[in-house]
Amino acid sequence: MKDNNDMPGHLARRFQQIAVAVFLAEVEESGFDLTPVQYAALATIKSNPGLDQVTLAGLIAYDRTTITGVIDRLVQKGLAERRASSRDRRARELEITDEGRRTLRRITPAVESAQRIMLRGLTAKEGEELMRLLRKAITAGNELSRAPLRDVQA
Amino acid sequence: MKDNNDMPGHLARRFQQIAVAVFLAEVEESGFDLTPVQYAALATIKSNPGLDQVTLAGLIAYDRTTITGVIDRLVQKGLAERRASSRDRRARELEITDEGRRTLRRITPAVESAQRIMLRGLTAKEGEELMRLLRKAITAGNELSRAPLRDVQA
DNA sequence: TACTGATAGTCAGCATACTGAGCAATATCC
DNA sequence: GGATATTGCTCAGTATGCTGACTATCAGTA
Repeated sequence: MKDNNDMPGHLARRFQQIAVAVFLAEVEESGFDLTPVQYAALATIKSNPGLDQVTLAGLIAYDRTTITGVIDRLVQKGLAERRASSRDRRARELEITDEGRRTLRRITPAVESAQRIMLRGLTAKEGEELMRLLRKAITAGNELSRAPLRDVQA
Repeated sequence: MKDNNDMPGHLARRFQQIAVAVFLAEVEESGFDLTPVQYAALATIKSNPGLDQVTLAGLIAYDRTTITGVIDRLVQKGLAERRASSRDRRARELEITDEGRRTLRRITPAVESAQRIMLRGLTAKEGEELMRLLRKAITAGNELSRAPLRDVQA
């Protein structure tokens, strides 16, 4: 019987569990109420104004059915807007609001602090190595989840 | 603006996403219907017969409110039993059923295969190093989530 | 023994994530 | 041009995970 600590799946779940807790704690301490997923979506909308939901999903590897609810909540908080696209009437164009921009700017220190805290047991070199290995494993496994990462197609 | 790929939090979420997808695919292919969480709970019940839910939660770092539903589903599938404890009438003693034991035995190859697949982009040495670094980061961050890992107290 | 605090479990509510189905609109092919 | 396939989005249903609150019980103490 293998120990949990020899199972990459268990370690993945545990590390992610801690990462989310740290993120939420840091963000809340800085006076905001934004989940990791909402943050990633908002930052990506800001960098790619007017993108549609499927493209957004591909850029951050979410399932498209998950995106719907995430955008709902960003819109409800006044951080993003969802408009019908003029080119394709099926699609919705996403835009960040001024309030969203302000929130992103003011929340950044907390987000960066969270990334440091979740690696606090590792040396700088080990942290880099962990990220390198995760990137490598993720690249190899990209197509195995329903929501693979997708580049923007020009 | 940092790239997602430089954020350990994003990498953690993505790796975990792939890990779960691989686990479910392997298990389903072998003819079973068990989630990673249910598997971990069942395996831990088998190794610690008669343990209560809080102890189980501590051993695999779940929140105690999550455990309730997980056990519900294991019981409903006939893989585990929940009995009132004789020593403490608040507590429930958990036992694995014969059917649960059979399932665990027959599902093990799929589980092990899944662990290999989620590391398939890495060399054996890199896989070991990834697990070492994850264990180290997790140990340092253990107390930061609501559901820290807890040893059995004698 | 009565009071106080801690503990085991559950529940309601919310936010990811996924499967599978469906609708509307666009693309493609004959 | 019209049938067919594909695509963008949404929805219903299920399963983690969490917060916070509540009940029942237990443990320690005045």
